[in-house]
Order: sequence, then C-alpha cells, then structure tokens
Amino acid sequence: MGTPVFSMTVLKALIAAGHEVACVYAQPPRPAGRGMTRKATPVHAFAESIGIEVRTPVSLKSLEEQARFASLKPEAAIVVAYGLLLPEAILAAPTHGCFNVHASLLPRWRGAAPIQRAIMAGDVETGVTIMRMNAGLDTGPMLLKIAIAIDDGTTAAALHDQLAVIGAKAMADVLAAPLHAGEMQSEDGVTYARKIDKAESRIDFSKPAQHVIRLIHGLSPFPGAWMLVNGVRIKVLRCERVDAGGVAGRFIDDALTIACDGGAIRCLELQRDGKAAMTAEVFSRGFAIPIGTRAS
RNA sequence: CGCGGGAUGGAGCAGCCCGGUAGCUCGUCAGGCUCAUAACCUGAAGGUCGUCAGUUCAAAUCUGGCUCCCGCAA
Repeated sequence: MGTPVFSMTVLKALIAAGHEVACVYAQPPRPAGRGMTRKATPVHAFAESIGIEVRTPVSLKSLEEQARFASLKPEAAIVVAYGLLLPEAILAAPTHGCFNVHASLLPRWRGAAPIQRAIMAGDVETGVTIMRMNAGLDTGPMLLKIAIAIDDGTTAAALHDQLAVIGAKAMADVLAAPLHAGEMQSEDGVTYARKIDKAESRIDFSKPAQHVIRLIHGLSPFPGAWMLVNGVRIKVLRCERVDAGGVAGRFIDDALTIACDGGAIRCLELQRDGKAAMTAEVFSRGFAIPIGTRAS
C-alpha cells in the first residue's frame, strides 16, 4: 500500500526480492497537474504496468473494503506513504502483520513530511525506520533503523532518493529475517512532521542565513522556496552560505549573493516563473540583477 | 475545456504591442598583448527565428491549427 515514488521504489525492491504481491493499494486518481486531468499515482501506474491488481478505495473504513482486503489472505501488508489511516480490521488481517517504512528516525518526525522537516530543522542525521503498524500515527514498535548524515548542502530531493533506496532495502531485509515483535518507541523525542504549507515556502531574508539555507534545501525542488525580485517570482533550489553581510534582503554582489540576518547566502541553482531550472551562472546571463536590488 | 509563461546560432536572453538589413551576455575558433592567465584587445565561424497553414509587395514580428517545455493552482 502506497502512493508516491518512494512507495514505488520499495515495491520494486520487494518484487526483486521474490515476494509475491497479491494486490497493490494506492490513492485514487485525482484531478492534478496542468489541465487538472485525472492521473494515476506513481505506484498505481507502475503496478498496473507490470500486471499487478491495483485497488484505489477512497477509504478503508467500510466493512466491504475490509472484507475485500481480508479475502486476499495476505501474509503481510507493506505500507509506505499510503496516505490513509488503517482501521483495526485491516491491521489485523495479515497473518504476520502490517509493516511500514517511515523516512525518519522515529519517534522523531512522525507524520507526513519527515524528509523536509528534518532538513528544515537542521538535523545532522536522519534515516529510515521499519516498524510494525498500530492504530496510532507512526507509533508502532520498531524493527530496524538505519541512519544517514545530513549536511548543509543536502536537498530534500537528494535525501528522498537516498532514503527510498535505503528504506526499500531495509524492508526487504526485515522480511527476509525471522520477524520479531519490535522495540517500543520512546516517549521522549517525539516530534511531528506536519504537512508542508505553501505559505512556508516564501524566503524570509530577515532570518539568519542558516535558517534560510535550511528552508531552501528542505523545500527543494518541491514545492521550492521562492522570492520576488523586480516583480518576478524566482525559486531558489540550491544555495550556499557565504561570509558576507549587508542589508537583509538585498543583493550584495553580482554573483547572486543575498544578505540575510547575520550572514548571506549565494544562490547556486534557481528557476524563474515559466522557465526551466538553471545554474547561477547560466541564470545570470539572461536575468541581470544590479547590486542593491531587493529580494522579498 | 482550472489560470498563466515560453520555444530566436552551442547556453541564457532581447527584438514581437507600432510588420521591411538577426541583437546582447557567455561559449567556440583564429590572431594580438602579456613572464603568465578562466584577464584584456581584435577578428571569424555558427540561426529554414518549434512546426503547418493564412493575411501581406514583405512575417521572428499579425491570424488560426499542431507539437514540446515550464510556473501557479490542486
């Protein structure tokens, strides 16, 4: 059970490991993208392409859906970024239980956007956790945790791809070994990774440089942290810290360096409205920004 | 039919509203200057202006269709 690309990576790994996939559950296709056409989710499209049955119920709360699920006689259910809460009846159906891959070191960053939140908070490490599922939100006993480091240059996209690979392997490893009950999560250190709100994505240069960098990288490339320069909306996809100062929110040189509170950042990769993403050097050729221009 | 931007030498852009010699920054190549350089100077190569059709004496520029790319919103 899953929906986005992350889930797809795990699904592929399980298939490669020789597991028989009886059925894939995914979020139903919804109007999305340009033109608002209904589009199958990544897991849905992939599973269908290789001939696995796909079900896309709006909810699993109904007795009919629960009966349909039980009739698969599943040995185990693997849930990755599915987006639906699983009722008790579903959790209890598989003989070996339900397992989840979560992209953080639980109990830190339970919830929807663990990858982005870890970067935005400035964590120096994060990882994946394999757990048994229970009725709570990412509260089940843990079977395996794998940590990896985050640095100032780590973007959400890069971290996502790394964690997907690690998570997929971790899940395959867990299923290959004798299953145990797992270790309960500590009550200490619980944090929740709430969904990314578009309002958070505008860059505030009155914040410290470190904070600005984390925001930019945590939201890169989606939804993308942005600023307004001469009325044009520009996303900053990658940047680096620079030892320089100036009036916060002003460009202080001709290399796309913008002053923040107590420091400055230099844009390395950016994208303006309607255009493709490009490096700072290439961007500069077609979009001149005089020193002193305001970014807001 | 959710809203909108774009397609111009290798790269990024301007020109389009007010049709009539293809421009800018960078890259490439050649030469010069220099102890030397990604610096500086000079010169050169390289474009059927996405595609199809229409209007016109004349279309990158106006009109319509098509293809592809992207931002917003979801």
